[in-house]
Amino acid sequence: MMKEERYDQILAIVEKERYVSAVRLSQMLYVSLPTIRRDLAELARRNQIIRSHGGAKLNQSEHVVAPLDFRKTVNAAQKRALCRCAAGMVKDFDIIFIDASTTTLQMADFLSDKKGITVITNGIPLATLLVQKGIKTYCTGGEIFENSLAHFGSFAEEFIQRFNIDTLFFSCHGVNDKGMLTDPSLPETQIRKVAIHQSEKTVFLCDETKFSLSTPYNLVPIQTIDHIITNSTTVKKYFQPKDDGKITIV
Amino acid sequence: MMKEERYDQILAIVEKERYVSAVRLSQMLYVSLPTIRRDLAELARRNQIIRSHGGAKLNQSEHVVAPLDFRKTVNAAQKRALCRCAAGMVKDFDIIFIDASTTTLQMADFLSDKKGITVITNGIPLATLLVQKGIKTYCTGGEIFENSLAHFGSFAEEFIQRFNIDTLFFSCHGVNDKGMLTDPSLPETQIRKVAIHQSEKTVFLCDETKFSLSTPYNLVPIQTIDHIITNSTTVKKYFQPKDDGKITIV
DNA sequence: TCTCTTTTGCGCGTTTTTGATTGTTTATCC
DNA sequence: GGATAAACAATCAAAAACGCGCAAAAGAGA
Repeated sequence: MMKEERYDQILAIVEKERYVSAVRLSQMLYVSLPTIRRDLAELARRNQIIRSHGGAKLNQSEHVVAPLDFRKTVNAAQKRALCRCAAGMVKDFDIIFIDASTTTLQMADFLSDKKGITVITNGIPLATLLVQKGIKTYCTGGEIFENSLAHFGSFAEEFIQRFNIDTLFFSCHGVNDKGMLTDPSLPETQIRKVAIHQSEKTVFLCDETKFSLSTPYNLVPIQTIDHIITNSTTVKKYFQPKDDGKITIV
Repeated sequence: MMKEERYDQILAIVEKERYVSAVRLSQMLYVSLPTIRRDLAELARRNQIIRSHGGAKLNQSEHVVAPLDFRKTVNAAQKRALCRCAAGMVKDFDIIFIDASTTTLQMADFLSDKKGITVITNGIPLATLLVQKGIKTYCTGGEIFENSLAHFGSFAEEFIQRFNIDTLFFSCHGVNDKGMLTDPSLPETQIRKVAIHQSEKTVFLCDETKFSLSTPYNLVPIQTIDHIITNSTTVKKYFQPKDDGKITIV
């Protein structure tokens, strides 16, 4: 019997039974255990099966897991507080945009009680969470980036331009010493610029780690934001609005 | 039984019962308590369960589980075979569209070895899987429907119209006795019609349960499809092409 | 047929897994 | 709060599975 032919038979068996031991394969195919082991090693190298001690199992993609699991993000607890505060600003029947970031992700947990709201986002994990909570959700579409599972680029920007957004909730990578919001990539700043432009009101969620952090691309000056939600009084070094209502420190 | 297999069984039991004791697991799986404890410790380390004194409980919030988990879909094994066959038709550097359905979902598992392909889809679970496998993926965008976690509607249709698609892989809800492909909702038929229109070649994946099943909305007659992949010879009752190469029975 | 290459099977030391045992910690009941 | 029972972590030995080197066998090409 040819090697590849045996590979196919092994795959067929694994497909059918989901799990199969090396010993059993050896008996079924009338070849020695070392041979089966070599076969399994090769098939695992090709990602066609998953090797496990004693045999092999079907390489079937598991549940769709959102890699942006917020419990693994830094400062998850603080970010959660910011999100709760932000969600409190949403009114029934609002049309809001929430951008794709670990900072805003947890807003999904605090929007269930709003009536008739529409959420637009470019973040797939967030969109999935929202939908599962029964919230009317639009996702921008476009190319998907692996790191963030988010949409960026011209199509996503065009998509946003079709909406008149009541309130934008967003974050960014850093706020530099000049009080400029910055991001590490151009597509990220672009989509946020568009979202800001389409929004009646802009709310910036900023945990303490972002202050005094500069990344290559400028978004907008912090003064131009309508409302800032932060957990650090450091914000006052960067911006002292005349209207104290513009800043919420949680 | 192998370790990984036991892990999966434990997870299945925990998912079903929400809480299980270590003793009970030990009895159910015919292994000793220390082994079960080691298993639970490992699964807890992977964040797949929450360990508690005496047993383990379901970890609900940890991962965003797409409702379309194909391990729970009917005919998952047959659909998998169809998907493997379909993936075999994809060439390097192709631009393909895969529609949102449980039938086509598993194609994600068989596209890793293709070079430079681009996949467009309206299904979020599929898109997520593809991205995680490193495949260049575009998702259509638009409103998201909770049942299927898929995009339908005019936004999604417009998005598709921007692409010249080499091959479309799709399914539908049923094939009625007149050989007409049918779907239970208008948005579903609409988006498929657009996808068909934009595609050079159309491939229809059809497991045996779909034959002789009529739902309200007509898509297209089965004769107009370029290639049909099915696991049932029943297809010949509905369509006998002159060119036998048009049908693949797996 | 001969030679070279690939594939296979075997022996053996190593690693992994498992179940039993021990003493310790935790929960429960009064 | 103290006694009892359950659950636990740690350790150890046996069994199973493993990887590696090497030689035999099988194929392919001249």
